[in-house]
Amino acid sequence: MTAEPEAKPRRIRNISELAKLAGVSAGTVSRALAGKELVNSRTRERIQALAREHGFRPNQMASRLRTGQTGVIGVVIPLGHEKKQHISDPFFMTMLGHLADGLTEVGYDLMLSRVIPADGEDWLERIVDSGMLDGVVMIGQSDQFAAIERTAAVYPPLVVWGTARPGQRHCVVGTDSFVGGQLAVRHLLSRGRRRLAFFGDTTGLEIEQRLAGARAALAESGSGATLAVYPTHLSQQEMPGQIAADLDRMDPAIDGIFAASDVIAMATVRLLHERHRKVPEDIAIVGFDDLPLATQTVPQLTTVRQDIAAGARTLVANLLRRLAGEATGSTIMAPELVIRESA
Amino acid sequence: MTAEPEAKPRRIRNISELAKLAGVSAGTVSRALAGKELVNSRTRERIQALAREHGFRPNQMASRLRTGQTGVIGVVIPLGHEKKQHISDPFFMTMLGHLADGLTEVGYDLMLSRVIPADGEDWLERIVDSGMLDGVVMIGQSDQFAAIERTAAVYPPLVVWGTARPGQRHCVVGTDSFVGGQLAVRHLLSRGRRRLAFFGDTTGLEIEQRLAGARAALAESGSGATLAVYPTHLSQQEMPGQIAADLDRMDPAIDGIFAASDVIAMATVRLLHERHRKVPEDIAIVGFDDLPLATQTVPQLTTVRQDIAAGARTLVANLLRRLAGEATGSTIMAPELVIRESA
DNA sequence: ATGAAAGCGCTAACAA
DNA sequence: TTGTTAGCGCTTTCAT
Repeated sequence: MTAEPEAKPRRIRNISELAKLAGVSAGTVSRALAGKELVNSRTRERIQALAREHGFRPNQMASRLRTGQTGVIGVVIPLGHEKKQHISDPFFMTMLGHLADGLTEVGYDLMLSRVIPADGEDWLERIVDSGMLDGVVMIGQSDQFAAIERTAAVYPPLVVWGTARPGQRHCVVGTDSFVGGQLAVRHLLSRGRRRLAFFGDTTGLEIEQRLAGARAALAESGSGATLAVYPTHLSQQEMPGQIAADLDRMDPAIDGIFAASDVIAMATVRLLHERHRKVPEDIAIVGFDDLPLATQTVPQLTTVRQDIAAGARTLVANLLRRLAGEATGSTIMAPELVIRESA
Repeated sequence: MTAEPEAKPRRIRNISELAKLAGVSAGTVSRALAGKELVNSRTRERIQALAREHGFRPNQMASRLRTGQTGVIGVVIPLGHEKKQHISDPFFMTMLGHLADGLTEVGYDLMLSRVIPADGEDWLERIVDSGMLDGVVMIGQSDQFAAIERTAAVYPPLVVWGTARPGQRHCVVGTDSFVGGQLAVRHLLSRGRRRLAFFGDTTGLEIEQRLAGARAALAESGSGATLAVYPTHLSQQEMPGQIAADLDRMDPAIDGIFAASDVIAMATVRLLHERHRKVPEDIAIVGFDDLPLATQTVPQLTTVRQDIAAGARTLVANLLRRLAGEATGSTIMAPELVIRESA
């Protein structure tokens, strides 16, 4: 083995080695590489050229320790009540994608934490003062409301996707789940459906409120319609089997389903198809979220839209303001019924 | 406003403050908090209790700078030839989920980089020697083969999901795309289809090889079947419109489609349904990937399966070995045809 | 079993 | 415009 063709003098390990090579002090190199104006433009370019030539880049860890700014935002997905729920849940991922877009645009890196809070009481505290993060955005509250409140009280740069409770302190952005639930059920009723079912696990706050809205719509209608509730696992493995079982044992008179998410709705549509029950003719289905996949199913999903992109933008905007020391309130967005083919 | 009920003495900012409080030296606190044996078990517990009581946790940034270990793995998704492709592409996300599972299990954090290589020539170098990462896994090669090779030559802890080229140096794990393409087309032919179309953008290596396999299967069959090629955008926004256009202008005699991904296949199935063309009766469709959603469509997708979970496990395993200084070869997994309903 | 001291690589006040 | 110096908060010899 011979040496590499482009055998460079030898690897530069840090700023002072480069400084020695350039015949200046470490401070000057630091300033030059940071593109500061205080350094002679000739020297600056010479140093930058030297750095490029040697493939040298300053160690971020050191720089960040020194400046106290990490440039990293933690994105945490709490899997509190659903251990099996995979991080690849389409909703999480859609949100994560938008957050990545927004955060990288303003120069932050993302650190991903997939957390199972059962691991310990202080999971959020541990993340928050690891010293590695400038701020944190949580996707979902799961059943960790108390833990979030506790941390938010002492850690301002924390924003959460989810639902607001009266008197809460942490900055949340989300969709009005209660209204969303109302929208869904009102639509089902307007389609003449009277024997309804709700598919969703109400352990989490959001879905609990979707159900509450559904019930309210039912009550206000005075139609005498009924609503049977079936908790549905969020895990991609368990879900289809469980829905199948629910479908098989449930009252055959059921003619409308409000699914707590598009993922549930989609699986339900397919399972119904397998059972030769037509959607929406035999059973109408309304989903929730309006994920991209809602338009890709056959039939396309009628669903309650959450504007995930706007939500991500608001989360990022709020986080930035909090990073800058401002206060921010919560934002609850209005859901919107999108009528397609399934109901 | 009065003080908090549990007004703690006052916040401990670092190890030496805690040391002072405990009446020991910083070194001892460091050892105690790290759970080292060298420190008297009584002192250790006392210090740990004190830390807990004050909610103190050592600064990771400092610790990592000092030890030279960052404990974070960069996961990068290069969006080379498809600027509009969103990070929320289901394949990426499924892979990312599995990587997150595997990496967090062995104690690493994930740092997410969504990269558009056009941003600069040295994008990978910049990531790799930011000093923030112990290693890097790339999901996909995009059109960045050269950049990857260049970096891999000097940075061992790099593993890549993708495809192998003869003589390549970087550690890749992936599925044999060529064989996958063969499988798909052979199946279509065995179903009596003779006028085939390929939907996929061949700018990336993997899809190019899927097409090559498809062509090889065609040639070996001697059936006189034909294959029309339609490049398909990977972006979630562009894709449906483009497929629709392709569907409308393509030879009506086409009776079989090999879609380069399940996402493409799924969109195609729906668009065909809209056009009252039955799948598989009128047109058979074979997808690629076997994403979870492949089983959720109507009809369920016949597809070429890549074992994404196994791939993620192998990526992680290889990365760990490389982190430990070992060498690793590449792994090309055999694809498997999964016959469901669409073909 | 513990303390003292020397840095990890960088940045920023302060001087010159 | 540049150099010097003092840390950021932690870990880890080395000495005791």
